[in-house]
Amino acid sequence: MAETHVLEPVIRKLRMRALLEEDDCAALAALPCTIRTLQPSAYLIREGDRPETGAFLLSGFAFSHKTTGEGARQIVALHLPGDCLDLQNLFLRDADRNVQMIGRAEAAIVALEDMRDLARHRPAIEAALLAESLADLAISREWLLNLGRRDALGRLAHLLCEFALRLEATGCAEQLGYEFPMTQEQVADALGLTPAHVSRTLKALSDRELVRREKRRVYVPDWRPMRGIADFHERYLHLSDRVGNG
Amino acid sequence: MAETHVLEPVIRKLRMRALLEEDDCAALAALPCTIRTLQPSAYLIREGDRPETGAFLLSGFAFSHKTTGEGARQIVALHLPGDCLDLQNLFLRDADRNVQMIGRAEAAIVALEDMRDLARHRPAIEAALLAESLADLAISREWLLNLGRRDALGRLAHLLCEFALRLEATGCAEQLGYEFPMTQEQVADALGLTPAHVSRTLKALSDRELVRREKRRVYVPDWRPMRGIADFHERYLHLSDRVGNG
DNA sequence: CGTACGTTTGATCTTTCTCAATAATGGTGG
DNA sequence: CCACCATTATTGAGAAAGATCAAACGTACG
Repeated sequence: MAETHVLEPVIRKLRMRALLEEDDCAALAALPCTIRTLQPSAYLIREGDRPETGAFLLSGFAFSHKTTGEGARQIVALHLPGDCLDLQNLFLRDADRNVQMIGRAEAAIVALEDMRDLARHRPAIEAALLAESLADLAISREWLLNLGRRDALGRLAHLLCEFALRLEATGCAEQLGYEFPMTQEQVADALGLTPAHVSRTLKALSDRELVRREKRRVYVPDWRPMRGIADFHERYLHLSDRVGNG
Repeated sequence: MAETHVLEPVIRKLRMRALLEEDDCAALAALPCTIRTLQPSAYLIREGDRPETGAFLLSGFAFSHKTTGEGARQIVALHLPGDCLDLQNLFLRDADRNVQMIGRAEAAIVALEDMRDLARHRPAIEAALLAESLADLAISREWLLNLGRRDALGRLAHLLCEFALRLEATGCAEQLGYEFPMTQEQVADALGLTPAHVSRTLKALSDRELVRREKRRVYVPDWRPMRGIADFHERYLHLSDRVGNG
């Protein structure tokens, strides 16, 4: 460990999920990878691809999305620094979703074959990857609840709560407010709403003084009423309930 | 292998996901487990539990659901024979969803500690579990698209297509129609609709002669128009695109 | 300093919900 | 085998959340 490595945010995240020994971390750090800077809106993966490489997000934000035959878009996941962007294609050949950057971002590109070798020879790392994908699954279940059973105000408030907490967990969070990188159109696509309605709903939140907006930045003076409206309970994020493994 | 084992449907499913050697399968088959018969509506896992055991569904159907603070329910996953019902709690302590039976069902109950040991010592099995959870994630992404961006008719048609295909993949499917085990209330909770609207939407499908209904059974004379309405593309089910591992 | 992109706002329309009443179904005990 | 009861499904009328379409307004960046 000692000095920081480019994959440090990734290793830290995986260590939250499973007990990794020093040599596991060293093996991760030794993974051949190339750093790639991605422009805003750049695609990393497209639906139908059969990628031979995977990626870890080092800085910036990204999202996964799918589209219907009529062209409607649904954002199905948000990715923060430290996230794995490619676990899917480790063991399933065909990509079934697009992965696209939000702002400018950096990613570490690794060969899937190397990742598979690593997983095969280091059960603790494979366990961490499994735990990570189980945590992603838990988030997507909560999103299903959000889309299926909450109204626009609740959905938006929930997204804001989740983003803030995940940001905090990565150590990127600030005091009162935080940079919220998504456009309203992207928010709409994440929440199953139209941009027009997101604008109105955001206005409803600021009218109630639950958020203050300045430029692209969002301030939440008090999270309690926000969590109330969002019906937000952080258990599903599994931020500190690692289990087993040693 | 040779003679059939109680876990045979599970082993067959995992073999679709990763290359398991004979001794991997033998190790799976040797897993101490007890068979439990579950009554209709019985809960296997409740939100907030910290289970020490997991389960494989041997026969019958189940679903996972979550509820909002106001009591609205959202079904976030369907489970068919051969599915793992517990992967989540292998590495994440707290259950964040309920798992409930649909009709009468049988499950094999295993100690999570045994599963973790098995995973630790058999990378191929751990890989299969990882692949299985990635496939579950792919399904839940498609459900997000369904809830967020398709109308009631499309959602219902999509559910019918998915259920039929997954049933077929387990080898439980029949010729023309199949036993659709969910009540309309459960369908409503899976699709983010109300039971009343599910009834109307189902009527719309039968009026167009896309489905024929007899008792609880559903017949689909021709899947093509159904898939059209559903905007159904099976890639996300990853029924035959295993990769890597050997 | 202009142009593309993102946001706000209004008027109107649709889908789906809500509430409620009725009908069918299925399972159970007599 | 039948009668009963609980569960599930159907249908209607009215209400509401959010969509759609369109225009105007900001803002950021080349």
